[in-house]
Amino acid sequence: MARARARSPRKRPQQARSRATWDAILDAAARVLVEEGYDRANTNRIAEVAGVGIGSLYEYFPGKDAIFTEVRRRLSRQMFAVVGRTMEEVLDLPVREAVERVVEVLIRAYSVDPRLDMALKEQVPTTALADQSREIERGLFRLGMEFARRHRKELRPRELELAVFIAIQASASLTVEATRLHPKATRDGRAAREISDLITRYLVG
Amino acid sequence: MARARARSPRKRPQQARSRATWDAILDAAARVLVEEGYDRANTNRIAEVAGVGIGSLYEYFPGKDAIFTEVRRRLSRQMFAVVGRTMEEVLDLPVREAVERVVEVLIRAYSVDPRLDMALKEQVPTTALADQSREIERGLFRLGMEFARRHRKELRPRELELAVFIAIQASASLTVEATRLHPKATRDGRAAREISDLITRYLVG
Amino acid sequence: MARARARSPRKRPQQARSRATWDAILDAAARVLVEEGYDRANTNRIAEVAGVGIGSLYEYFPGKDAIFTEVRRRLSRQMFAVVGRTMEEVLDLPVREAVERVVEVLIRAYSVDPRLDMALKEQVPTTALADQSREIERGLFRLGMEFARRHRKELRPRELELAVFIAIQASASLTVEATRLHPKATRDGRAAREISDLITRYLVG
Amino acid sequence: MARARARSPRKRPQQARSRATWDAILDAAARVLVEEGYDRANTNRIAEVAGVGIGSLYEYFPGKDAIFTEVRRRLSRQMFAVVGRTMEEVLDLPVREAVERVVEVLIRAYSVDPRLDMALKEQVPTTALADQSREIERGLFRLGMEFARRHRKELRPRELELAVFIAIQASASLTVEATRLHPKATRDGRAAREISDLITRYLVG
DNA sequence: GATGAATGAGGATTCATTCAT
DNA sequence: CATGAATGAATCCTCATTCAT
Repeated sequence: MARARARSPRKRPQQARSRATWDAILDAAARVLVEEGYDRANTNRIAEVAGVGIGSLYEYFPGKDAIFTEVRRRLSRQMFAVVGRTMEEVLDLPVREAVERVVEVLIRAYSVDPRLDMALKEQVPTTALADQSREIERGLFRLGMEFARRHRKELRPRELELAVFIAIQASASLTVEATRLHPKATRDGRAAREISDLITRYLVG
Repeated sequence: MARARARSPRKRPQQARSRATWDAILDAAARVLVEEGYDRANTNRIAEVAGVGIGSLYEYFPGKDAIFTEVRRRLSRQMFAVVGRTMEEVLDLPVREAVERVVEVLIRAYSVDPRLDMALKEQVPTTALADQSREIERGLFRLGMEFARRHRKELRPRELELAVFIAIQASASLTVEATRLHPKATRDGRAAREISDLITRYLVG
Repeated sequence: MARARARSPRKRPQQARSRATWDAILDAAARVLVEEGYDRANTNRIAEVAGVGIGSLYEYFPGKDAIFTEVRRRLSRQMFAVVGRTMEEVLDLPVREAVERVVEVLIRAYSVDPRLDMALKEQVPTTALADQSREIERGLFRLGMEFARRHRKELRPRELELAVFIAIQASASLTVEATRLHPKATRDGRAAREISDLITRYLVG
Repeated sequence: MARARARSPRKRPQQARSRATWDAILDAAARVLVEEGYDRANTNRIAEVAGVGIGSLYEYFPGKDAIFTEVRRRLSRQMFAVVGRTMEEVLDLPVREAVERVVEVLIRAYSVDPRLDMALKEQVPTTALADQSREIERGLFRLGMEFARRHRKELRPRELELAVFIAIQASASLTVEATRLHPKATRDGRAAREISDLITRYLVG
């Protein structure tokens, strides 16, 4: 088994045709992972599903890890794109309202591709992922701290850093688990309401 | 790579001699996983570290998955042993006090072997784990519901089931992440205090 | 895989109890071979089916080959016991009558355990059988030659040795194949009649 | 030991390069079987003798059984190619002449590779061979029946089917055994003469 | 660039056999 | 004598990766 190979792509595609191949490979990797599992997600199978020669796959990616690192990065980016914008718009809203909008958008972000997200978390060893996995949480944390600084006076907890950590972690984790285990409550907004409640009561007392 | 083999042990040991072999294998698997990673945790290496012939390993386990399933089960059992007792003692305490004691004990439970727990979560595909991973959460949820029923009048949220789900998930997830990312705040009790606060404010309003 | 081990039993049992164990092992080997195939007929399985510890199996037989060699020997002996007697009774009968009785008895001999015979021929490598496989044919040939010498004048073929070889081989092979492929014609005597005809017409012209 | 794998090749080669690999594997399997025995004929050894990577072997064949099934098929095809043509040329010849020519050609067919044929019969479990072994006999039987129908009036036996079965089985079996046990009589034509005699006398009375 | 045949290190697994109890 | 836990050599097989075309 290959070990400690590079985890970044060999070259990012510039032209349209390459771009299509590149995407086909990532799409195939995601599909195989979700539908057949990480075990069966070998490079030959990925190339086959992508409709691309195995040689071409290695033209674009130095190895298996790099592919899944990129799959993770792409999904995280999509998810964060949804969230990041809202987080910024929300920086000056009152706490309750801000929390509500953030929780809503977290749920929406998570629903970009929950099965892929879950498969990446559950099946792909984090060691193969070049530290992509915590990226969103880190981004959220930074924005959360900014929010906390601006609203310091309205906030009950004294230790902002710990409080933000707790608020972010709880929101993120509850979003994921609610989507998976309480899909109905998630769809009809009850989950969002409860989560917002949890966070707001904690933050403002 | 092993594929779709059985995930339960071939035979559980009865006599002292086999018991020692059995334990040596599980200990070795845990150690190799934590210290060298799941990739390197092949059956040959595990047997070697266990000081046991590879044949003996297969005497007891049909394959790699079965070993890690058992490692997970053993750790979960140890963790739940710590928590379960407290949960029962706490069923009739006032909410604030109960939550405090539960969060404390969760942190203690989690510290049975955080590195192993993390390695199991991050590196071992859940597909290889025969559904052991969520066992604790399920157990906690059951006890949480019992608590909720007994304290219904003191509790603010209307939908008990959803509320318990949120309280349990938030506690469990925050415990894990606090231990990992804020070890100091975890050791000196600040993390426990904040988490308890989060949950209590949510539950009692 | 063990190679070139002894093919004769370690010791033949004298007392009743050992005798029972010995037989149980051979019976089990035969059963497993017929029902599950040579591949699955490993020593552990044989011991298990025999209801005997694997250690005991090795008390009686030096290895796997020795077991199947003995199974073959036992069956051949049983088959030959049926045939040999008749062959001797027949030495002075007229050719046609002698051939008829021999063919009949060959069919009867073969029906001692056709499935085991077939399994031994088809699945057990002759290399594992210490030359037991051709024993019957050789015994038959010797008796056939004796018959030929006594009836030399009635026989058409000049080269007795070749003729006897042909008569024996044809009878033996046709017996086996008829039993397998034409069971009905074998049971109602048509097969026997045709085979006898073939041989007699060849021998006496 | 391989168990119950597929017995048909993964993919048959199209291009010249693959064709060479494919053939090299089958040739090597045949050689190793004859020279070293089925036991030693493991996939690694076959690949080594073929001068091919073990991976390439598995590119074309799912396992050992499939290889030997193909070896058997190839040899049977070669043998039948020799026989089939003659059988058809002979359909309208007089019985005696036809039988003579068929027996001759059977002996010739069998001499394509007697050692390989024997090794396949004696050492390779038929269970590993996907029913190739009886193919020739079946083909011969069909042609024999056609012959019998055209010559019905000249034939003595009433039950054509049984008679053809006997004639074919006896010829085939005697051919094989004569080649092995009486090589001299086989080479100088005595064996052929005696076998033809046996069959002719039976068929025409 | 694209391809896919070829590779072989690495890892899983079996099973004949031993030997301490 | 009987037992069965333990052993490890032998074998099977996959899959990440290369490279000639």
